[in-house]
Amino acid sequence: MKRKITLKQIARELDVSISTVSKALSNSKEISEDTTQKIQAFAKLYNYKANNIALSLKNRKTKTIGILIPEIVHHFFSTVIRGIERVANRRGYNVIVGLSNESFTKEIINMEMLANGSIDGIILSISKETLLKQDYHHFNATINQGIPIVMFDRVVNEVDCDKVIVDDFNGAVKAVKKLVENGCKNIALITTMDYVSVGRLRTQGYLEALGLSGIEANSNLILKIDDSLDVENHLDILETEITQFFKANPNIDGLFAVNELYAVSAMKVARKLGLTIPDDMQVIGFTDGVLSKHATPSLTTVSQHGQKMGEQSANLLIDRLEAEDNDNEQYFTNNPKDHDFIKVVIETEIIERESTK
Amino acid sequence: MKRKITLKQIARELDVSISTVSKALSNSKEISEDTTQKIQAFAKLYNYKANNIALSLKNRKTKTIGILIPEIVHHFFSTVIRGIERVANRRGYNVIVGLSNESFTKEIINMEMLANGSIDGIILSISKETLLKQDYHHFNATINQGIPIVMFDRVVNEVDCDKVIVDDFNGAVKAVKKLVENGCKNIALITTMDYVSVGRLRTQGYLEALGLSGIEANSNLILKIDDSLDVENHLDILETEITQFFKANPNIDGLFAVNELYAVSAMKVARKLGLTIPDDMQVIGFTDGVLSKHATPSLTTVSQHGQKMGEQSANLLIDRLEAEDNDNEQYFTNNPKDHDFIKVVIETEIIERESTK
DNA sequence: TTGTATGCGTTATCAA
DNA sequence: TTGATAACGCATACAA
Repeated sequence: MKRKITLKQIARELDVSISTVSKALSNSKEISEDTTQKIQAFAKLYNYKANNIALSLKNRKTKTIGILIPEIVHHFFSTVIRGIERVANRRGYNVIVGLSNESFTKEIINMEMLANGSIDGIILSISKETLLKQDYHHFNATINQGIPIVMFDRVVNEVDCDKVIVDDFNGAVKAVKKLVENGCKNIALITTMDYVSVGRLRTQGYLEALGLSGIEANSNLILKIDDSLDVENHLDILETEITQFFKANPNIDGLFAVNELYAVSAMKVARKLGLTIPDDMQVIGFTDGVLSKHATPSLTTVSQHGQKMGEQSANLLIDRLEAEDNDNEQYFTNNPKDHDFIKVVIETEIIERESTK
Repeated sequence: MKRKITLKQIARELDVSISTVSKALSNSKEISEDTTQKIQAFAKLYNYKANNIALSLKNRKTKTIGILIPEIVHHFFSTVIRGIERVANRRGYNVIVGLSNESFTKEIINMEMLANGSIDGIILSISKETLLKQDYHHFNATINQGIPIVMFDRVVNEVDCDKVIVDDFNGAVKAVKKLVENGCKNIALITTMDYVSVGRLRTQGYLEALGLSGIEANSNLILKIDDSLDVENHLDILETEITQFFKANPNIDGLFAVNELYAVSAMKVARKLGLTIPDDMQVIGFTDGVLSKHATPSLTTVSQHGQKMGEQSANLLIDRLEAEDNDNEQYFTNNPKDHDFIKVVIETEIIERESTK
């Protein structure tokens, strides 16, 4: 087994100094053509590559960005990762992944792990428990350490950083408006508890659209699911709740759900209750994942553009990272730029499928 | 903004030497209780944490493991990552992710990136293009550099390393046997091209089960999908092929598909052709993902246990990593242990749902 | 044109 | 009980 070769070994082997080797390999014109050739040939032969760790230590930057998300077995989040990874790699960065598993504590531990020199910046989406606790000190702490953060999807006003979100409010408005246009009179909503910002915004959009259409909101037609406790039989509970909801409100002829799982589950329940979709009830979900595409009937959704969110987040972060490189001093004192945080809003669009007319 | 504090700064502040600080923080009893107290208090106040990069350089180990997979927007792979991440974190490791996007070149580039000091070991699943080319030199190169590799799911005999696979062959046998027991006479197979080992093994299992049941295999009942070219309208092509396949073989009453997408698509096509599942045709897929659970009817599958594969892979890798720590010398000469590679086979099981009787 | 010295942040060895 | 020094691998300012 041949360990990776280092500058030192090349230097010894070729009987030159380490710095000569270093310069030759970076094509410095300080070094004569002869030695450069010799050194480069040797390096190539032994497949020399500079050690990343040493470079990181020297340059005080790792060229890797951390991702911290609540869950990876989730189409939306993996889509975002893919987007981040694409632009990160293109721009010469690596990607390191931490999972909070929706837990406040694990989010903090992971942040500290990452912030301890492993990464130059972080892209994250806040865990549910953190949202519930409303304790964001760990984010501010890392930012204060000089590690820029970009938040996506589940963001929060209390933290000053770049953000990438989807237009949850208007996405919901569009969806509900569409249901109204399609002739629905009693439009129900299945949503999450309010502490998840995206759920709250989508709920507001639902109410707004009803208002605009001159329909009075009816709180009976709103079902709030509490999925904070991640129990085994979550799915059964979900279906039971929806069943009761539908039975209590047999007049529902349109449904907007804030995610695709709720929408697909609702369709399943509706079918079991003998309803035909979209004839008896039209359904629109949020987030365009595999489920939407392959459900029966396939689901009309408000697309969330996860990959695009990832790409934007990565670009935002790397832009800021490389901006620091240039105007170092200014940037870190009390330059106004410090507070010019960008909020990118990605437009949603409705992808029509079979669950609406 | 306060940059992370270092040993040097603490030392200067407290007017002691760097090594005193270092020792005090690691509770060395060389240092007097007084100074230890003082130093630890100060460190805590400023939230001192040792810099990972410096530690990595010093210890020649990064305590992070690399994952290299073909695709992340894929339920199976994200499940595996979750498994890896769980045990990695528990055992004090971080996880860094690279995506090959099924490309040979990108796989190599990523391997080199990772192998350049960023990680202590790699867990990977081979890209399709690599499988097709049968060029595995990059894997062997990394192993020769002293970086252990664990392969999962898409593995290959030509590389000497630990492997974690699912019992593809027997899983397929079980599935097809079940169809036979359920009374199917003309059992079709939808599979991938043979160069993907898991596809080949599952195909062999299909043939084996037919043989055992005294049914003669009929090549007309086998549909091989070529998904090597990752085109936009892949789904349409898939459905078209399946439609032709079903029309050409109206006698099919049982179907085994080597992944859930094929199975679900087949069910959709079957329904369009007026067939009822499971009455007219029973279907079993491989891999237990979201689609299987939420399809209509829900799909009976052979479970692939992605998370368990991830956990096993991580344990295997970390075990080897920490074994190196101990018997360093022996391990790297020509110790027989060097060649004692482990192949973990995870048993499959059939999860019965509505697509079979 | 080449080499020496220094520093990035740590720990370990050895000297005081 | 404490501190100086070297080393991990690299890049670079400066000296020769």
